[in-house]
Amino acid sequence: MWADSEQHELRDGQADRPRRRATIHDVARLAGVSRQTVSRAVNDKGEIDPVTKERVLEAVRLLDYRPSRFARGMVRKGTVTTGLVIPDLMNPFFPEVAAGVLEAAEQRGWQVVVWDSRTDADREREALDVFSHQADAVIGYFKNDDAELGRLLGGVPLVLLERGPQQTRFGAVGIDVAAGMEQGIAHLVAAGHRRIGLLDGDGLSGPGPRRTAFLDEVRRHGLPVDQGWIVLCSEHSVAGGAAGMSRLLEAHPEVTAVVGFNDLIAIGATRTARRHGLRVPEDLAVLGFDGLSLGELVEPALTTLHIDKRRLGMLAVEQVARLRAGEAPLTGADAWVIPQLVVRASA
Amino acid sequence: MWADSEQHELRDGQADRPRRRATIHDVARLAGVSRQTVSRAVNDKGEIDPVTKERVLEAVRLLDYRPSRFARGMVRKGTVTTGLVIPDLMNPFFPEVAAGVLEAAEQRGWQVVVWDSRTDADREREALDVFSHQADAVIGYFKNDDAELGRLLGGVPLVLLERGPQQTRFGAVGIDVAAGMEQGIAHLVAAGHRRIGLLDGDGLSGPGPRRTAFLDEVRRHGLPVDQGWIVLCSEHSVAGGAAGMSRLLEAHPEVTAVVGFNDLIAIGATRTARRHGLRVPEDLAVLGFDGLSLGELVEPALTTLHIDKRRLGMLAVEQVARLRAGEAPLTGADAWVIPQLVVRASA
DNA sequence: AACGTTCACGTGAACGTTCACGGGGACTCG
DNA sequence: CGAGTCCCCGTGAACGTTCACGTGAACGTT
Repeated sequence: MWADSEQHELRDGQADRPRRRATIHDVARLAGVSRQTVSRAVNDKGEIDPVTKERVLEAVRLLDYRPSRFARGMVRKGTVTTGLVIPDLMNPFFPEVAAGVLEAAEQRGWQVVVWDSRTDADREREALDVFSHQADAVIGYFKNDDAELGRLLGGVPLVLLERGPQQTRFGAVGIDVAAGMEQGIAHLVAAGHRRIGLLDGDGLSGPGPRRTAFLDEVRRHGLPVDQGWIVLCSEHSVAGGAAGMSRLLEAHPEVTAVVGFNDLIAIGATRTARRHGLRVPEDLAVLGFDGLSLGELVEPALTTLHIDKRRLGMLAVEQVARLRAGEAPLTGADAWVIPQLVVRASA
Repeated sequence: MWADSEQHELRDGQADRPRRRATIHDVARLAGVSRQTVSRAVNDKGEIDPVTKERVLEAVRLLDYRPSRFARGMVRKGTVTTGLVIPDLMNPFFPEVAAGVLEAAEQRGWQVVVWDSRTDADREREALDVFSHQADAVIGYFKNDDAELGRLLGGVPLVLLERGPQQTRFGAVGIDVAAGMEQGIAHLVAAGHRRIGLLDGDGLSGPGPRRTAFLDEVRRHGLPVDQGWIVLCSEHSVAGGAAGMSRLLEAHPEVTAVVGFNDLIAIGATRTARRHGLRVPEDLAVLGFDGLSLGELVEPALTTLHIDKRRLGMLAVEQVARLRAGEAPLTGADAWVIPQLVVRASA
């Protein structure tokens, strides 16, 4: 009967390494059954004789058969894959956002492909180019403008992280920076500070919400404003913050408090200040903006505006879900995370 | 001619939200061309009149058409997807490993689907179950034993992180813990320590390489050994280390140095020790095992055995590549990362 | 003996692309 | 005017699964 053919296939299978992956058909031939029966065996469906099943499974093992996820995806829908673009995996902020995305995605049975853009616009574009073909939706941080984004991934739903919902034609999930800054500046003012500096991020795409919110609040409290008190940190890292603080200290030693673009920058600032002989917070108060758990480990523990990063990620997934369902995306407070002031020791 | 049909399709397309995603065929009909021409337009191939192309693209926009990645994957091979299973995204160690994996994968044009197992065996199994269908290979940390792993993902290449290459029948990439521990203990001994404790991880799957290496080295130096000096930290975190240190201090205040399972645990230990009034390193030396950049931020800066986490991840991808090519996986030193002692302030 | 049921399995079709061809029209050149 | 060339476009096939059926055998029921 099919014994011949099996023998042949057997030899064939182990002779040279298979240049083409075995298909369900190969297995069927080797086991002497039909495709459907093979399918039943590998998918643990019913309607199959245990003996036959074992024989099929043996053939599967022999040929190292694995069903093609493409062919499978073609016929039974449902596998959703979303791309996640992160600017810097070394900054603890982003893994936590990612954790939120992963958790929410898993609950829906979605998969998440992660891409580290390292804050490089070209690498962003690469990611988008790939995802436009391979993903059902994209979540991420982007420096490229809307037009470019739209052009690159034409049609694929996109949810932007940390951009005001108004600023973009895609879905967005953001941080209510203004609300955060309000708490932060109020705290500093209450402590008697009047000359407050800002260690801002790279001002590549204009002032950015942190700076505007900072200026708003400072003005609202009737404090003096000096453009020299705002220094840009090209790197959003401890080193970047340290460098920024050096420049600030040199040019404007009169500031008595600084708020950092993020916790890493604030920590870098603290270290530089101390190295310059300043006591924190007595001589210089430092306020972070992130709420990294790392902040409670440093000396002095960092006072900061804590952001629920996990929630941020989960909200983004929810936005994607709405986009995909054709519903209107969340807006306003529903799509925002509000920072909470956490008072520790540095301010 | 096709004007009718276009009108119809037009109305049809925007009337109610499409319950079934538009296919290349729909676009072809609407644009009045063949599938192939649509394909040419979407994929920027040549052999198409610019005018026709624009018309097709317009139809694409109208119907919100996006090519099915499954159908595409069927016909043109090459998209490789590997799964990455990480136990804890909140521990800075793992994002860095992930960064290495991502970088190496990107160079090969592979995609990486990330899964956070949160050190839960059940969640590991879920991941494996999904990946066995959806991935071409898997990299990750696993508590499940080989038999279970093999059963779950039957046939999919697997590369284990941080298991000795001998301990498993899959590919593996590891850390030369013995070499690291040798440097670490030597350093402590040179500083005059004789009663050294170990804040080990959870001893779920037996002693683990760190403990064995620790005991080996301690014995080799002829130091006294007390089982009470080894305490288990169920959580591999700062909190876990703090708790472990509390127990150690209470029962065995005679130890003058401890080495932590990882940096987080070591940092937790340091904090507890200081809270108990001990000076670090004068009264108690603390040695970490990881080399997190966070270690230089804490007070006192953590002396640690630095692991090249990024390289670890990249090696894992290389292993996958070999497995897929049918080559023999790397073994021995080629598949190991050797820790480097970084002396800072805590020991 | 006729009929329904269950079990184990096979057959054609469909999923949505791209690839390898093939063909017709316009234009050029001898 | 015929032949050659280029440009643009369409047709059948193939990719590897699963789904919805259909079929025949064995077994029981009336």
